[in-house]
Amino acid sequence: MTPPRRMTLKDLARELGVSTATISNAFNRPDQLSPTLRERILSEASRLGYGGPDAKARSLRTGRSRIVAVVLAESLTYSLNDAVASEFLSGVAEVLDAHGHTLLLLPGRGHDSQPPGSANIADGFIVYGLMPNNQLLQRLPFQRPLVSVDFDVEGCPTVHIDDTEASYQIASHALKQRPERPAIINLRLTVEPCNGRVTAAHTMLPSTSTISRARLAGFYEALEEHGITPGAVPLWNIEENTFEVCSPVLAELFDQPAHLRPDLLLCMSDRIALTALTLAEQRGIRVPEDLRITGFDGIAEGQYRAPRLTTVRQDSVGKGRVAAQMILGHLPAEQQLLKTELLPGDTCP
Amino acid sequence: MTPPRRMTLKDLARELGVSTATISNAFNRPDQLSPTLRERILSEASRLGYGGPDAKARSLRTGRSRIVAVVLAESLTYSLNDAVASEFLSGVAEVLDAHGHTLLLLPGRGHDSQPPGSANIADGFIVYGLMPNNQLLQRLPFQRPLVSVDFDVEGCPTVHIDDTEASYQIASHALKQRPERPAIINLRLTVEPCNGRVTAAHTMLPSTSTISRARLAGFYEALEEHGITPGAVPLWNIEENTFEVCSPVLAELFDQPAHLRPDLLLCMSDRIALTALTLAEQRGIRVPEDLRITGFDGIAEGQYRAPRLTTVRQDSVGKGRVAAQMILGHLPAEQQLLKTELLPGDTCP
DNA sequence: CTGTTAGCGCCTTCAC
DNA sequence: GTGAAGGCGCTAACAG
Repeated sequence: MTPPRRMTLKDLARELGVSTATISNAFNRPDQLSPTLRERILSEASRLGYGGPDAKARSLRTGRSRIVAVVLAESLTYSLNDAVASEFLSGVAEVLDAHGHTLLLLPGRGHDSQPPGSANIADGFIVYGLMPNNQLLQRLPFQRPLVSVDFDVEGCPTVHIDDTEASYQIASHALKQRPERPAIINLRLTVEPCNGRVTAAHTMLPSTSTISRARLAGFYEALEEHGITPGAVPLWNIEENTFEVCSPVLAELFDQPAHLRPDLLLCMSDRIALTALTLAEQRGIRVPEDLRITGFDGIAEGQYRAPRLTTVRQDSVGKGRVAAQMILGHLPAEQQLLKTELLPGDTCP
Repeated sequence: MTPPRRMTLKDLARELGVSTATISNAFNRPDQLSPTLRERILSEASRLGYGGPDAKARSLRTGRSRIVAVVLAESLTYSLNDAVASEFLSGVAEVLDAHGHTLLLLPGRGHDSQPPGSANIADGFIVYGLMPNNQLLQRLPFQRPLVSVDFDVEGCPTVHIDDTEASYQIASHALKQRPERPAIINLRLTVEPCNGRVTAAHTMLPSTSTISRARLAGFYEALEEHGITPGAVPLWNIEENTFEVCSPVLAELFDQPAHLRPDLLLCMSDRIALTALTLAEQRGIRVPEDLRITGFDGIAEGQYRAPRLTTVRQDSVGKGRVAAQMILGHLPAEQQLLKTELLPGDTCP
């Protein structure tokens, strides 16, 4: 009863009466041996159940694994259910796949936790939406290619959009028709977790810790241009970009006395905007007549529905593609700024 | 100019004047050395920039990588944008993550292509929605744990739902109110790719190649029970579960003369049903008054909108959890059948 | 508790 | 074109 050990390259060499180097060449360097011999080796290999060189040993020997890791800001559970993150991943996957690389997913959740040991098997890292002060960042292997997305890491290539400019665009569009009571719904704006109205008791995170600050700056710029004092616009905040978390916050907002209820919602994500839209529909609030709503991201769900969401599109798939190409060295490792596009829909004509 | 080689365990051992085994123990077996020594080693390690044992070498030595691969039926690009697949993945990720494992994503697209070499680094494989006749299946490393999801592989543990039963449930619900002109929208039902009406010229795939056969069987059973001849119900088919592909097919269906237009659509996915709903809304067709629609899956997008989709929920996240637990050996490696749940919504009361 | 040693499976010079 | 040998970085026996 020999334990059914996996066949190795050496076993196969002995079996065929050739040297191990020849087998290795048959798999890795076709030009180093006769086509006939190569053919024989390959067919015998598959007949005997040898599935090719072991990835663990090969990567130890060569130093490369053909695996690229994507570190996600949140838990994998959250990220995989978020349309923006999913699109980003699909862009990454598309490029990696086309070049015979595979994708390892790492959660960025535990701020103090270190990445799992298996992480350092990757040839390179794409870090998505993690803020630079995150502990995790320090723990990633030194001296291996790293591309950051949506935020800057000193000395690292980055791909991102101009959040302030994009927010300015959408807000400018929305403000063409002057609102009575605009409101802004932020995403993770405050130091203290806050699902609801932002008050004087809250401290805002610095712009190195949240993308919302840059977006807010764009909104404020547009408000001022339209003669509205930003400080007078109520801020609301949401901690997690999911229907479940958004829903009660927006319900609270909608359930204010009618004379306080906003007639324009500038939302920092399409998810927030879509949740607002659903809740408004349920309450019989007419969109856009009684309430205008804008989003941010341009996810499919907002565009393939009626009424269509007015928003500003960022090319998440494109971001993923660019990041992957940078990691693979197909694109220069520099700052890449992707453009955004205003999508005028039905919710804020 | 010494090239800045990554520091190894051996280097660190020399640096600290202890043996390599001690360093290894400091990282892997705290009980094998004094806490003080361990503390010193760990702090010196991080000071000198040693990030812990190299995953490639470790996995070669131990034979385990703590990486689990998920093989997806479609391209990663598609799968990551599909709500059902994403939810499944998030279930898998949740469990793996909780046990210090990481997730490697493999595309199942190329039917004749082999998995990338880096695939065999995984400790186990979860194969999602790939049909058993797929070539790829043969190429996966032998003798490593494999769990299949949504289809059966001889001799492999599986997690799935009862598609026929679930379809029977939803169709029975829909048929309580007798339709004049029901229609069924399938997903990858035919041998010949078909986006449109299924005709006599088409051959249906066998039930070993598509889940649609099992679902169709459930629909037919319910139809017969309600005195409707299944053969008289028009079949339509869609090749890819995306808005872009569904949309023109449903447009064709809606644009038939009014007296031919269906008043009940039994759809094989929520994506199809939601696309139908959007298109109906755009055409001013009232749902459910003029047209009733049912889906399949129970994705969030269909439940967090108005009108709410009538559908049957399968617990995709749960599937992922169970599959991951089976791979990790926390659940017996057997056939697992998950239950489904009728979700009566507004689109087919 | 600590050190020595022998590979894990492969790739790659180098000599033939 | 082919074969022999060293070592990638680590861990698990075992010996002290």
